[in-house]
Amino acid sequence: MLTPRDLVGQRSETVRRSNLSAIVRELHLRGPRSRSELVARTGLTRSAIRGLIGELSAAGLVGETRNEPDGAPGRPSPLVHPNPGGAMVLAFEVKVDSLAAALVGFGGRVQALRRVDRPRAHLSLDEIVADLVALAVPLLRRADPETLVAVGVAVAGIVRRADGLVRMAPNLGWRDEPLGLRLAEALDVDVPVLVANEADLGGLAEHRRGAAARVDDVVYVTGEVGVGGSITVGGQALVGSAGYAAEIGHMAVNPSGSRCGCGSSGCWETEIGERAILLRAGRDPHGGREGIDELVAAVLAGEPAALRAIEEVATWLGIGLATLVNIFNPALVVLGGVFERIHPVVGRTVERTLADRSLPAARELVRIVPGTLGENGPIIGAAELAFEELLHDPAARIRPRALAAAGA
Amino acid sequence: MLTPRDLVGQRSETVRRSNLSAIVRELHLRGPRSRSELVARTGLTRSAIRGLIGELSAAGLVGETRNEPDGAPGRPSPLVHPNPGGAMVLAFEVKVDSLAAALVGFGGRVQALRRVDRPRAHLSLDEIVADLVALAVPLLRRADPETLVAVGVAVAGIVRRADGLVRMAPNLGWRDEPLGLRLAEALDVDVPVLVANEADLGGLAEHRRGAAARVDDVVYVTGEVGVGGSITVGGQALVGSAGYAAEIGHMAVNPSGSRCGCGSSGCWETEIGERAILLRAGRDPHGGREGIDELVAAVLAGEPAALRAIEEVATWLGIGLATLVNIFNPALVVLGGVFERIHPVVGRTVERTLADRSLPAARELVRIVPGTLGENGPIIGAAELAFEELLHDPAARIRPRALAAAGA
DNA sequence: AACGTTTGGCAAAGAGGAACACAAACTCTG
DNA sequence: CAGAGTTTGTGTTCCTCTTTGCCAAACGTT
Repeated sequence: MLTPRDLVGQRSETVRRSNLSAIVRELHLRGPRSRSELVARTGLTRSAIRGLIGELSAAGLVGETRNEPDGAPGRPSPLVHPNPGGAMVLAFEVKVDSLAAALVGFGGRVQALRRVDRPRAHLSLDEIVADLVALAVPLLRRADPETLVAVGVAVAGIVRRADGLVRMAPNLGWRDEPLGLRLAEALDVDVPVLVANEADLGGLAEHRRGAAARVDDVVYVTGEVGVGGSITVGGQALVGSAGYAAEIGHMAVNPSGSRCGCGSSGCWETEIGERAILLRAGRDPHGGREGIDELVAAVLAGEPAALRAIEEVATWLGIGLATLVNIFNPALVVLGGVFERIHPVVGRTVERTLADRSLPAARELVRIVPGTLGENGPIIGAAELAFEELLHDPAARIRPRALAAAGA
Repeated sequence: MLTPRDLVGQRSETVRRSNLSAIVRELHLRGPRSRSELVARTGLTRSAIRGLIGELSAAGLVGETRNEPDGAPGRPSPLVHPNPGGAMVLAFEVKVDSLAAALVGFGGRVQALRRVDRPRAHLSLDEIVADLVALAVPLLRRADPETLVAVGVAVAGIVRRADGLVRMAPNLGWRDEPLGLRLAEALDVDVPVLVANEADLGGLAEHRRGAAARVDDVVYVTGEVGVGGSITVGGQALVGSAGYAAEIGHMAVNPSGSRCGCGSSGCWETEIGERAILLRAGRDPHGGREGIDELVAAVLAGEPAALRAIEEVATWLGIGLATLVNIFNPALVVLGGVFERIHPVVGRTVERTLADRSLPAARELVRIVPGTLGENGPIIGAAELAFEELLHDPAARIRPRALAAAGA
């Protein structure tokens, strides 16, 4: 069946939508821009930009301020800036040991963020949803319901994007739980609720607001207990035919490696996951974040066993990255989660291993950097996912409002 | 710097181009279509389609024929069919042991194909170019020079797409040879000469005309001596930041494996390349295509050593495919080259290994099939690469011609 | 033969950006 | 400090392309 998205024809209405989308996206992702910069960026004329900005301004999405003269000749172009109150999203994060909610305004400003620890016990979907709603209520009071664009949710599990069904989340003890639908009911809001995997969203966040901003070909590797990632190809996240792509933690890197939870063996995850790292160093595999921090400290202190262990981890990290670099030829590799934290002590070995094991052409321009968003990456990514609803078709959001205003 | 391609604004001219492109692409890839099917496919109105078809028809790109009544009520919609003589491309293939040239018409019809064997010796760029031109001359006599759209070239090596520089082609003994530029000079034609890697083009060909037609997420694995591939993500070939992506032959699958020509060790290529296959079976590693055919025959005859060897190969093939399936979640895996030929004897084991080693969600809907284009895959892909020049912006090709006609 | 259905043909309308002329706001120069 | 040069906002008109609406043509059904 053909859905409207499959229709390849362009109409004049499509043109307007696409141009509004380009401007809104530019402002959201890169911050305030002068009108003339928007002209240069889009290739449209000043007149056209003027009309589009006028529409966005009338809808309250953007404001214009006088731009200070910058020393160049000519009339200064006013600065168009995103209005955080003009559109907002609600973002959630469901982790094994904490829940969080955030209110984020257009332009990416985090208006408020609340995080609560929770026991590492398995809780039912209904209990989690109730906790999330309780977290969100005070945030929602700060926002005009009219401006709410969508709700984004990051969850540590495999998710069917279409309806927010969590197909499998071993650490939460969930299987086929309809998180998206339940949360939509419980919040009682009239906007889409979009659920996605936390690793995917961490990568999206780094691409939008972090270490990979403005880079279009990125491999993002993250992990705590499991190892996951997100791959940006030409500026778009790799999703695959059914949305389950980028499961890089289960690349087969070591045929003689140990058993993996996924049923295979020698997966990357079994070599570089948090437990593997701690085990190699002879530490408690359930040491978690503190265990890793202690290990890094031990490495920096020069403790031999820790050094040996971290070298092994770095080598396996480099081997896996070599595969990914050969496959994707990215411009940037971003290390998140546990790898962000161990980056200072593995960076050099990872780069050397990569140089030894990847093709010269593929690795020529690649850089390896730690993420910059830390713990809040996934929830920021959830907010960005929700903002896609606005960025993809701003007209759909602002036209109805304009009509309502005209009718009143 | 901003090039015109980076300009994100849409104009009415863009709309026309995009709509013409959609129709031309549909006809080229899927063959004749009735006007009403094009209406349904594009979402445009009958009037708009009429105007667009009219323009294409005036340019000689398409023709219309009366459509036979199909039993449904209503006036029959005429069939719009691509006119092979309306636009043509020249395609070349440079292999270690043969050269080929083909003339292909709009719609994908191969008008003529000539292939000549050549010694496995290293020849200079100039010699190869001269041979290619000699092959092409009789073909070019059959085509109106006005209708030539572009020239495509498939070559077994790493290629910089921008200018057709062959950066490295070990089997040809080439390094940084400007194949694209030289061929353009020697042919003395006024159209772009586009050079690409033969594995990339083999994948493109299967995606356009072969086993992967109309599938948008595909992993294509091919190889003779080396192992390469091409990955289609959302209908687009994966190219990476500098164009060197999809070097899947150099995935690290066995860190304790043997040395690879790339400098690393335990690459997929060292486990499943043609030489590895023959070596495992205790045969001459330089046995080439005949060696493989004999091995397959031995397997079918039940010869134990051959059976053992092929099982090992199938297992390693499955291990690498599991990694690719976990990363890309494709709808289809296509085996080309040597893997196309051994598919009958490895298929079952590959599928079992894949089932054991990939994530259930990622492999859920994937099928593994042999390619259908055989030896001619790469040259067909080269033709399709050249046709992109037409498909991307038909207006640029037909408007000048229309203007010239009006001026005369 | 009459009717419903689907489609092509054509003219008029509508939407949206481009082009152009002019005014405004800045820098630079003498 | 005045005037020239430059860049940009404003407003009007024009152009391109698609849509809308009406009619006729070509098919099947009753």
